Amino acid sequence: MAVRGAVPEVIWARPERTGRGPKPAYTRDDIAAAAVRIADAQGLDAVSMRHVAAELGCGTMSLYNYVPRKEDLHELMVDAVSAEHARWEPSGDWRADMRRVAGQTRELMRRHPWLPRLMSPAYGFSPNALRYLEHCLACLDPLEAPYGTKLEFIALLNGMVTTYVRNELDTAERVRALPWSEDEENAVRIAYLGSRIASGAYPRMAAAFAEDAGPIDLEAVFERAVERVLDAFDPERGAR
Amino acid sequence: MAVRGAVPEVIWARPERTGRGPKPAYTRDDIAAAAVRIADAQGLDAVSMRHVAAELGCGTMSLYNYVPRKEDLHELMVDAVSAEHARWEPSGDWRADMRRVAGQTRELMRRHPWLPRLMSPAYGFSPNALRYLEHCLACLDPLEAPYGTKLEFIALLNGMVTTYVRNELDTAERVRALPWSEDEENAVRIAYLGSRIASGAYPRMAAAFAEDAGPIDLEAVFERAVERVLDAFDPERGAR
DNA sequence: ACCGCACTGCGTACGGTGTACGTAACTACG
DNA sequence: CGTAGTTACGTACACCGTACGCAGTGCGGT
Repeated sequence: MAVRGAVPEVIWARPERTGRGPKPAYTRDDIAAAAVRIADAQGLDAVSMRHVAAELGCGTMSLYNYVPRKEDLHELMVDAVSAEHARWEPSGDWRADMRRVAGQTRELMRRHPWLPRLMSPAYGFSPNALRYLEHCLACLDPLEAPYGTKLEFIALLNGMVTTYVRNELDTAERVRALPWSEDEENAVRIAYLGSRIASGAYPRMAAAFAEDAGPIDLEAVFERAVERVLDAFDPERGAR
Repeated sequence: MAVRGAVPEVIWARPERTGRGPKPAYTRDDIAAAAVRIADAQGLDAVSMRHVAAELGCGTMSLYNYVPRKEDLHELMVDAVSAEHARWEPSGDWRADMRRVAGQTRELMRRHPWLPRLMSPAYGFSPNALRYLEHCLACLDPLEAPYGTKLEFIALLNGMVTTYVRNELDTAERVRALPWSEDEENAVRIAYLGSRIASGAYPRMAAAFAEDAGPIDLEAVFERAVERVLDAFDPERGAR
């Protein structure tokens, strides 16, 4: 049966090779790697079917033999970099392990700044996503809670990390397409914000800015946020 | 000075009317409203400069007199719907007030399913965003904490709500562009997930699925998540 | 052994996108 | 009253995702 018909399918359920005809010139991993290479170097917007095909060294439409829609290419990319997630023998201290998971996810996203934008619950079924989830659950074995709660914990922590890193990197990624630099952009926005605050319409924001004018330490902010989320699920949270 | 030169600017700092030449036919609000109308009815992908111009009843390129880049149009849209945020006299119970804020934000995003995808820290300077932030800070007046902590609180809660609603709506928005229905998509993915779990490679996930096979109550999950975040910032969190 | 068919590879084409640029009309200021 | 700065907008370009058609290839069934 030809690929042409529009039928719902998960790309992972689709076999790479069906047996008939000439053998494919590329593997799914080749394609994902090519797309990731482009995204890392030139940003997510540069990941077009044409560019990926050129990077692979084949015609544009040949790509569609491997990837029915561009969306599936994105799914392949997310799964490919998810393979970079390290998995270790749980230490028995779930807080320490989850802290490490969070930090590692953040590092992963900093290596691949396009990742947060591509994160979708629909991609949670990919092989490496499943492995990652199982590993998180293993780390949470010492935590006495039903699996439902653990899953909500993982979702909340992951969501927080994703949101956080996205906010951290969004401007940097966005600015790539802009004709001016990130610093210029920020300077202009800060200046505008200052003028608004000076209007007196936002007394508490003015106080907030007056309170702490020093440069914010993103590292510390991230670690505090992680600790908050861990606290929220710690039965012994009484002991600060 | 003509708009043509690429100069960093915040759209809010740009005056709507400069005085010379023929008076503009539309206001910024007209344009934002038209874009929001299209996004609500046909999804975010339908919001193109051409469509918005047609909705307004003017030529495509005329739009660029009001909005230098499409990105700015998105900023206008986010600000426009942010005006729907209700602001009330803080009750004195910050938990109750923040709960209400979270619920309201969720409702706002359900009315405008494209909103989560457009949320960006760069849009935090718009007039309505500033009003919203000031209101949140007012609600947090009873909480004894430095403004830095309060801002981190608001960011974490907002991020959680955004992530949550996005996960809730992402598939629905995404499926609009797909040639099959959301149910078909889900059925196929669940079936694949089942086959993976049946492989035995993911014992904890298997256990998680065995533990609670009932349909998940999204409402309850959301409320629990909100409560977790509130707990994380509650000095009296010892009293469950 | 050989035919047929499913598959790969790929060029072409279509309808869409954001937006640079040039031109014409208009109005408030010097 | 000129003229400079603005609005309005048609045209054009480069790029996008992808439907379709055709040529070549090699395995499965007979």
